Amino acid sequence: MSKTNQSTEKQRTEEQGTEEQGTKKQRTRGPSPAAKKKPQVSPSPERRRELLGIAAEVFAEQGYNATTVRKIADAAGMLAGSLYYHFDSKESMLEEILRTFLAELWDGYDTVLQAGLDPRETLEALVTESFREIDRHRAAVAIYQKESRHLVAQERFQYLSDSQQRFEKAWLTTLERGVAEGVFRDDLDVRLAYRFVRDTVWVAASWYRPGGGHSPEEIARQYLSMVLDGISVRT
Amino acid sequence: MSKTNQSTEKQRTEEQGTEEQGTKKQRTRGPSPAAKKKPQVSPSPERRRELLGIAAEVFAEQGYNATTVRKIADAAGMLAGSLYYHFDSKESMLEEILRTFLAELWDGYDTVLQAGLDPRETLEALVTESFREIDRHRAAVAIYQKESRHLVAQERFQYLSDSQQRFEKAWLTTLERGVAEGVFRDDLDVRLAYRFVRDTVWVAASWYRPGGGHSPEEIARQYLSMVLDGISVRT
Amino acid sequence: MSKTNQSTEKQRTEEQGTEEQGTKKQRTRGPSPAAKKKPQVSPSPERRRELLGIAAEVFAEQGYNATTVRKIADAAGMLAGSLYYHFDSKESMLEEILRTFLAELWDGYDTVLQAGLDPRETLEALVTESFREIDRHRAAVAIYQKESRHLVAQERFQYLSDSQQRFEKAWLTTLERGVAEGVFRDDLDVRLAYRFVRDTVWVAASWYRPGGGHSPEEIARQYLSMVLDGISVRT
Amino acid sequence: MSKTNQSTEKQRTEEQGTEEQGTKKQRTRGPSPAAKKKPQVSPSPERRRELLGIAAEVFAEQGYNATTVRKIADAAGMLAGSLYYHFDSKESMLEEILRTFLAELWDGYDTVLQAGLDPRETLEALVTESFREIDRHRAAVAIYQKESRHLVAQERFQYLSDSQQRFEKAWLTTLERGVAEGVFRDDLDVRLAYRFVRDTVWVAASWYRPGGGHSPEEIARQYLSMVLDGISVRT
DNA sequence: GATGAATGAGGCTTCATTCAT
DNA sequence: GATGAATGAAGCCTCATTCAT
Repeated sequence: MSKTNQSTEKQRTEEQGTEEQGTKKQRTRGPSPAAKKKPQVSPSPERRRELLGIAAEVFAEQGYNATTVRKIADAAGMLAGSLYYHFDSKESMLEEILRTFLAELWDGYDTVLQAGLDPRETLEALVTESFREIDRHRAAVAIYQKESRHLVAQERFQYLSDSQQRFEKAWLTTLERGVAEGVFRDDLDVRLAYRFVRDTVWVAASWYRPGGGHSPEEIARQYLSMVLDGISVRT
Repeated sequence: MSKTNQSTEKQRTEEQGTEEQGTKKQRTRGPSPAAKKKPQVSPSPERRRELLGIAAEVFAEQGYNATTVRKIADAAGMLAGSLYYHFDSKESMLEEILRTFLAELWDGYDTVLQAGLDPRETLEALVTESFREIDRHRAAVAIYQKESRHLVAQERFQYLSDSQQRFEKAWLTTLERGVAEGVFRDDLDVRLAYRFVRDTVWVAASWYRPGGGHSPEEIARQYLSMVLDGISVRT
Repeated sequence: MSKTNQSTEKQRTEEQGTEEQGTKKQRTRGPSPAAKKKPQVSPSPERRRELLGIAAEVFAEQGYNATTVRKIADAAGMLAGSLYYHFDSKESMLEEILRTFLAELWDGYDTVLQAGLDPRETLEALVTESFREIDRHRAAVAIYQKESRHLVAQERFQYLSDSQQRFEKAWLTTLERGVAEGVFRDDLDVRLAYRFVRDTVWVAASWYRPGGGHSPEEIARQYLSMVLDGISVRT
Repeated sequence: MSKTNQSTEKQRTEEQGTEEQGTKKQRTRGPSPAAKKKPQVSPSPERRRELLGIAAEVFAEQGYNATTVRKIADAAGMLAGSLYYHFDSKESMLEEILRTFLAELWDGYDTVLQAGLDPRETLEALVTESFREIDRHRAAVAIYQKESRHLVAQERFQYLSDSQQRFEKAWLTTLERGVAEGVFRDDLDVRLAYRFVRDTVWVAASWYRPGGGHSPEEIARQYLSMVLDGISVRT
């Protein structure tokens, strides 16, 4: 009995943690400091990226809401539950897809914006860069177009509004500079022109298919030609 | 058209409120061919139209999938089940909203197309008419933009593809005629130009709010100016 | 048409909510001010009570975690999903069961505590009242015993700790008064005695079956006899 | 033993983190009679005991159902799957924890019961022994208290009812002998007195923390004093 | 015309368990 | 002895829809 005594003596001090709880879910609350259970970043980043690519395709094709995790899993050749080894939730997949996309997008934009170009060059470079991003991240762009409006209200997708604001500022500044320097027409409603250019470019993601005859640069050139000079014959 | 105009006039102001977003599936069921027991058109057509207006706002705001029948019923001040006195299903509401919208849209377009205008006038008239439709049927347009891609696959929404084809034909013809007649640039990729104009106009439904400073005609004028002459200063 | 107009006029003010969101769940957060979707108090309170009674039995029998909503629904003769017409969640059933129980418990206790009894009478009355509550709310008491420790950490169950504190204070005060007035032994560790009495009484819920030979008052009398005078023969 | 000792020394600091609580089902499966492929007793019995100690703490803290295999593995610094090298199943861990505990408990009890003590001495010795077991096997006792009711229904946990019966018999016999010999009051409902003593003692496991001011012997002395002589002043 | 209550199917998520490496 | 990845079953919950009143 003394023997037993000793061995149990030990466990006594094994800290078990404190009186936390939660009779149920708790996710959807942003990255709570501790108490994580799921990977989030741990498992093989390659598989993760691969799965996100698949998920992005399905989201883009069917819309986020209409996409069931089962459809994603099917597309990935696994069972629905297995996705949860890699991701916290369907929503966190969406989040990561969009965040990754925006990060890369801003890489490109920042390079352009810091290049010291004049307004017209800047506009051309931004449009071209946008079509390149559509080419590279078609699915993410399509998702962004369809879902961002709904998502911005969630804390978790805060970065969407942040990005939108930076985006707007970059474009407005460019357009205003162009007007001031006399390269863009001064009878334009700049905000309207901003929306015009912005939407016109990004909506292209809804019909663009990579490898479909036009390179992104070609499309950009044609769009720029229309946006800058119009479709009517110069008289 | 004036009559139509009045009745839609009303819905314009029905505030819908939130920008919510659910996360639910889509029960894409076969078109359940025959054997209906519920009205379909019987009860008061006014109430019907009223309810469809409400539904359209909610669909537009939240997306079709994310809109629960309950939300529509809430907005209409009734219980979810009660809607089924008026409509066969959630989907049939959607169907009727879009069908009604497209019918009115084509009323306008056909008038324009049969007016014997030259290509540039036709383009101007179509764009103006489009902005008027956005003004009148903002919700339906937004729904159309978001959902039509998914819906075309269903027999029940056959008329969507029909409309799309007529639409494309009308525009392409107009653009081609314009090129042939030397009023539009002949270095255009006509299909690309078609998409450019189409997207440029309809995407406006995503930000346009009736009564927001610009009349549809004003917006049309500005857009036409950009589309036809570009945003850069003529040199 | 004016009629139609009016009727829509009304709905306009039926608040549709604000910029809420949530691509998914959000419950489990205590009664968020607005944005409720589910009844919570609306539907027939009788059915509600009935279902809660059934749920309480199952929770008590199997433990909260081991109880599936399907089991509750089975016991109630309905389908699992149907429970959600009446309740927000499984957890909210638990919450309501315990809250209702504690409310009634404190009704009884407060009556006793405000009756101006001396310490011994108070102790006797509290114990008797406790056995009456066990008789009346056996299931709730059993649930309370098993689950409260886990639950206290959740905001939603805040009232459990509140109750525990009041409970402890009432008992400690009574015991201390008794010691001070010379009716309880002064060689007692009062906190230990408190736990002794408290647990001893409430654990009885684990074996007590109403209508099983002993009335709550009889059991109370016997327990009091043991607690007050011990089981050994007075010498 | 010194080796075992060291190795457990380590885990002591492996923080377990939160005290979370899930809401998951119990897969009460038939006892899966034969056809085992996994060890059962093969690998290092020390590691086994170590892991069982950790598991017991988690079970005790969170409840068996609410404890996921992952939580145990986390506490042990390994992955969930790895536990299956050591144990057949989560349930078999539980089973072994309880079986081990009961074996040791009966070691102690049998020593007392065979010591030829008189009823009062027997009662005192049993109570004291019980508090010692609580001290030594706090986690197992807590698990036993919470889970045994559900488990007795399973063949695999047959030994629980066996133990309960022996336990009841030992106590009833002791009490009856005491009454017969005039050391215990003869106006007691013996079964009620049995439950009283039993509950009174074991419930202490719910609040007792080793090393918390009172030694098990002290607590036993106080409890015995209350149980035997009551808390009221002898008049 | 509407309500209240329910159904049933399906969705997201969890988790014990397995197994190749 | 352990890891990483997956499986499959089950759990909670939602929602379009039905129907008696």
